[in-house]
Amino acid sequence: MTIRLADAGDNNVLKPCSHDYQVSCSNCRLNSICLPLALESDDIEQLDDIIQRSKPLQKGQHLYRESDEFRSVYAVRSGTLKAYKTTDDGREQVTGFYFPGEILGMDGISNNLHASSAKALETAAVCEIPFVSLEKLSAMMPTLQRHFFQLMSREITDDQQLITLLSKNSADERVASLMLSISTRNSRRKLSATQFRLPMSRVDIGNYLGLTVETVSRVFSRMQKLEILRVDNKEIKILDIQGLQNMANVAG
Amino acid sequence: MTIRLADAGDNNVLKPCSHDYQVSCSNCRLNSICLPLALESDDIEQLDDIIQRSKPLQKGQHLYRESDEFRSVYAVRSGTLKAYKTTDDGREQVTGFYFPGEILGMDGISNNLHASSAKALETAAVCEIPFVSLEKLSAMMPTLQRHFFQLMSREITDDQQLITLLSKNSADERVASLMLSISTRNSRRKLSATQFRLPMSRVDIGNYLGLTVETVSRVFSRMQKLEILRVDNKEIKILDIQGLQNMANVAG
DNA sequence: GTAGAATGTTGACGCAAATCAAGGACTGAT
DNA sequence: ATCAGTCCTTGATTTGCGTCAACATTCTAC
Repeated sequence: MTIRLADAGDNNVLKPCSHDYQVSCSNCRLNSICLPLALESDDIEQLDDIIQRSKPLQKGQHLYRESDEFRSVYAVRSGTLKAYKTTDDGREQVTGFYFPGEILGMDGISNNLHASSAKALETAAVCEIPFVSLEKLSAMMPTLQRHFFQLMSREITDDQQLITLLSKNSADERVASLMLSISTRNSRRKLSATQFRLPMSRVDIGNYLGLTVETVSRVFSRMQKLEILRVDNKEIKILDIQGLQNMANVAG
Repeated sequence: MTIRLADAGDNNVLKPCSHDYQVSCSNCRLNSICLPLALESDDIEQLDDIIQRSKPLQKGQHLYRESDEFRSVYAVRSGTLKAYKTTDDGREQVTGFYFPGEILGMDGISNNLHASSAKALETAAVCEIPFVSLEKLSAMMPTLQRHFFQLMSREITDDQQLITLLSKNSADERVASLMLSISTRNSRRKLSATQFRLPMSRVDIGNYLGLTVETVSRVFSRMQKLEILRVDNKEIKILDIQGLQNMANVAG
């Protein structure tokens, strides 16, 4: 029996584990930005009942793969994941990075097959939300239904932002926008908006932004020279947020 | 009182009109590809009751504009619309073209504001589906709820396709892919897959594919020279579908 | 620790598509 | 029929980013 190192223990069916990884949505510190948002405590308990928690994914492990059967959507509890598609000629298009409190997997609903793969960029824990249960619960709880529609719509508007970025913006603007996006999402989670560790590699950033590694690296160097940010490998410190916004070409 | 020519009669609130523009979903020839898909005839009638039909939009007229209040999603009955966002520096990113049977407006759900504008590329008729009614009906009709989730998910996967196209493919590949997409969607509506009139301008194509008008025009010339298609202004005839697929770099 | 691999940086060069420019072909109004 | 305005095409030139190459740094395993 051989063990694939990068995927050791890789398994799409997450087995509930006797060990409790997290008690419940009610006392999850992410509940104000995650799916339970806007639910009454009774309703949260019902949602809680259908959610399956399981043992964390190791770095490099897949949560699901493109064309796997779709059964659940997932909320990130800790760590970071990337979603990506492999093109016909074998290149990788990263379609999104998912931080704690964010939901992924919704692209699988349309065909009952996952349209992309999801891989942990570092040790990560997720809450699995079986879709059929979510459907039933949604039909009974209008706020949950509404909220889930909104989450899907949000995924659409995020994708449209990325489309615009790829279509209209320079390498500098793309990287600057991503740094601002990560900064904003960090502060939503009460983390520092100016200092953080990038969970993804330069290659991943390039594959997300439609750039080569070399270009990403050059942009970071340029930003460092302009004293917009300090880059120490994956450690980022934003020195001049206004300058970063100017570089991203957004109204600041 | 002044009348803006391009937008004469432009009005977001579509008034139901005494004149019947279409009888019902039940006998709409698009019902096999539109929202009623997979509904029982009783259910179709209920859906039918909430749908508002109104007088057609003239070419250039807006169905809704970015940051308008979101109230409804829309099904295209006839004609074609484009959805687009205007970037901070005033350029236009076309996020999608919508043909008969296709649904648009779902990007407005997340914030209760339309995230993009929608404009008729030619005279077009739409069915307006008030979102609150759709929500209520969805809670009662599992198949409708499922179908609407699937439609939103489909929008996500379509956007991800476009992201990949913009990020990884050459001008030739992008234009070829769009031609194939239009061809496929035509045949879903029982129209010719090899001969059609483009409803959008070269500028729109460029703004969708992240290219300039000049580049789009040059690609068409190249395709014509290679006898992959005949181009006569907006009239397209695909001469060599295999060649077009090769050019698009897709498994044919 | 140390070796090897993986990841990141920097430079030189080439190319696909943008930009600039000019002219032709439709379209619609009068 | 004519004119103005928009849309489309083609050519010449420029440029931002990709490619290729070499090297530096950081991880990982033992």
